[in-house]
Amino acid sequence: MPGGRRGDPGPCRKRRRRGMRLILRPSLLLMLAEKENHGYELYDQLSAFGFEPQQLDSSIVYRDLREMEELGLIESYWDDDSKGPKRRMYRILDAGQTRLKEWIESLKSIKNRINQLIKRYKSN
Amino acid sequence: MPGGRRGDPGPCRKRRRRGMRLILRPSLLLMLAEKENHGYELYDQLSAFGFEPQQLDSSIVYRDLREMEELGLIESYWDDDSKGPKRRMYRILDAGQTRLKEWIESLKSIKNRINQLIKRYKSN
DNA sequence: GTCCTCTATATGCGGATTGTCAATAGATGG
DNA sequence: CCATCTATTGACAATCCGCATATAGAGGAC
Repeated sequence: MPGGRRGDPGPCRKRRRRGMRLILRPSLLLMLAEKENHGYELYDQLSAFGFEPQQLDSSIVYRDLREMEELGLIESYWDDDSKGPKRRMYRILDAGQTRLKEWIESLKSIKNRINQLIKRYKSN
Repeated sequence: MPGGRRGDPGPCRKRRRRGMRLILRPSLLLMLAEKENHGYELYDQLSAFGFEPQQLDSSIVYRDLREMEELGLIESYWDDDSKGPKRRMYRILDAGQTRLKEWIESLKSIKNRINQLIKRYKSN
């Protein structure tokens, strides 16, 4: 199976989504701000943010986590006590909290711009 | 000067902005729904949608217009009556009106997702 | 035991999209 | 005729995303 998960692989291709990371990264960071976690479960819980597994490959999640680690926003360690394969657990760092705040502010401004656009559209 | 416009060229690099296309294309299409226009002026008027010239290269605008034309959303013709260099005027087509409506709906759902995220962030 | 499935992470490829910058060219003003 | 403003286009590099694939431990079926 591709990077995706359980369920029939089927011939349904994932559509290419533009600018997903705009919401994806803040979502991941927010989840890590709430509690430390590993990639597989974070991927699972992304549905709470409107990401359906069928339209998001898990490899993107793992890659983003590694990238955020390189940026010093989060750090990781191996959890060997858990069952099954080892898990790479992530926890947020101070720099991550700061960045999360910035991203939220940025999203607010995007939201406002979208609102303006919708308003202007409605007024024909 | 690069794709940018008037004002000192200066050594100030444009900052990389992510996911701006998400709003850019609907903005352009909405402006064309209001009145036919050419790229240079559309670029100018993007400030009304929160795009500052310093953070958006005009070449992106031209490229998006060509792309929307290839998709059959808009059409173009040369305006030779105007002063200065010839202008490629764009007008929206029916398919463009339809697509604009879809894009607006899509933006609404993105807005909702952003709202959810912000709400979850606030509740610590 | 052997096979299959589920959990869990990682990496490489290739095409699509994006950002930056340079080139072109007519018009205008000194 | 030289600099500047208007207006558009193309080239190149970097990034992004979907897909395929590799690895590997644990548990159940038989």
